[in-house]
Amino acid sequence: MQAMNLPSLDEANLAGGRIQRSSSLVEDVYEAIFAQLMSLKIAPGSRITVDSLVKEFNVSHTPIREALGRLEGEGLVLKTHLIGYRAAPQITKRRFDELYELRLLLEPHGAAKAAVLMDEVKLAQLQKSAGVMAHREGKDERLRYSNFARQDAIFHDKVMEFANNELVRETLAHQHTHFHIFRLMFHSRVTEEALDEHEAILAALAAADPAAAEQAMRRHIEHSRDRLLLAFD
Amino acid sequence: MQAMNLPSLDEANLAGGRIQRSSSLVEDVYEAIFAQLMSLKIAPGSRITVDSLVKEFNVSHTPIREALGRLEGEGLVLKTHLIGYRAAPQITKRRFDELYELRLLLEPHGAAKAAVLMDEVKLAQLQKSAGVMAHREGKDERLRYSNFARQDAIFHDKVMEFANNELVRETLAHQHTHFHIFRLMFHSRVTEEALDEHEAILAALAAADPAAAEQAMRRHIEHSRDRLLLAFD
DNA sequence: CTCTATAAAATCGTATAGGATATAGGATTG
DNA sequence: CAATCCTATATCCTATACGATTTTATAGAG
Repeated sequence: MQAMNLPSLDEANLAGGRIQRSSSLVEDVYEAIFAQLMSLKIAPGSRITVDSLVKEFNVSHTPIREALGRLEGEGLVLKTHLIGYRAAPQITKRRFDELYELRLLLEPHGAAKAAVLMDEVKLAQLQKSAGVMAHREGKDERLRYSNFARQDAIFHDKVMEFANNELVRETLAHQHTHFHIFRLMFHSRVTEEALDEHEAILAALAAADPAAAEQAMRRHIEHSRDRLLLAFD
Repeated sequence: MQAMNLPSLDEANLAGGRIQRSSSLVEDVYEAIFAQLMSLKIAPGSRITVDSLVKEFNVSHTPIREALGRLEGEGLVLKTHLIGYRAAPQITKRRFDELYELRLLLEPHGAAKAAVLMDEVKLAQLQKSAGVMAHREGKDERLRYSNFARQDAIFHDKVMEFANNELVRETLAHQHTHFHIFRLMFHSRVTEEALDEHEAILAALAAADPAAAEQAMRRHIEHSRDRLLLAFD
């Protein structure tokens, strides 16, 4: 007898060809808190009490404390003994400058490496990620910016993926979580410039020109910095 | 196996003349596990059961789970649902290469910046950290290497401190924990070369010569890489 | 208004129990 | 003999209750 209606193994346990265990409560709680941080539902610097999360998620203290510990390790929440947890504070001007210095040290170099290693398949992926063809128009300013921020993150991550240094990529991705929160706080206007700059990077990569790619990426990041610098007035 | 050595109140509350909250149990447990990872008492890849830590430290599950969560967030331990925690695996050749690529992107640049900002006071601190005057002689090879590794870490961290980018410094410090474990695993021989290279960096910094400092740091890191590369044979 | 003392609330940690799952080793079957 | 199944134990995961300590809020005195 065949054709039984059980969930196929492929769907249930396979993802990308690998088996994966069903997620634990700790993991779910972690994801939930993370999402609230990234969406500003929990504001930077605001307190996060275990008890309130207990009520909100309807789970016990144990998985929440463990998840908060993990977020602390990642620097997204801070803990003070006998006071409790709170979301990491808003980024400072100094930190902002440091972040861009780091990006300028890593990303242009990554773009150059990616240019050397470029091929048809990768280029197609990048083009898709660049969001060039994405709807630049949009009524809802907020939604529009949110879309742009996501596209931008994906594009930069893709470039670093093709630069073939997973450690550097992870480092930038980690910093990006903080950066993302900062950008949302100031819901800075989407400028068409950023998308144009992405296109310039893309063109250099398509031409497999390392120097041009490095230069385009550097200019893009510098411009990005200058655009966001207005937030500190 | 005995109960953990809790810090006395004086030690816990006073540090550098400042009052700080007495540390929580979670913090103490975190430190204890961290120390065991850094000293290889817990080997890379080996399992870490909560119950065994409960017995060893004589504390309940709660603070241990929270501390392990934090270590997971920092990437020092991994967790698999219903399997448990284990120490992060040994570094791979690929990861090793990536780490040195990252260092070469950040540290020479940092050395150049530090050279520009150098002054008498900082220079004195660096000289102390460089371990130049440190006993190069030593009977116990293992202890000798351990001393060198610590000196090396402090020196590099100091340079980055004076480079005035806390974010980059933290990034490198974070990676250093993994690197430290790797080095200890292969208890690679201390070479006098490394200390000579430190002196070269120091000389360039003393001369406040950015280009020379950058060059000296680059050569030092490249040589360090080549020396450790032997571990992958 | 400021300071202090008391009360309320929150955090931290302990202890414990029960359900779920993994792993190893033995029993069963072919 | 080999492969499969089954069972026992260890471990993980979560929930819950409780006490101790500290913070925070409140109210009263100077």
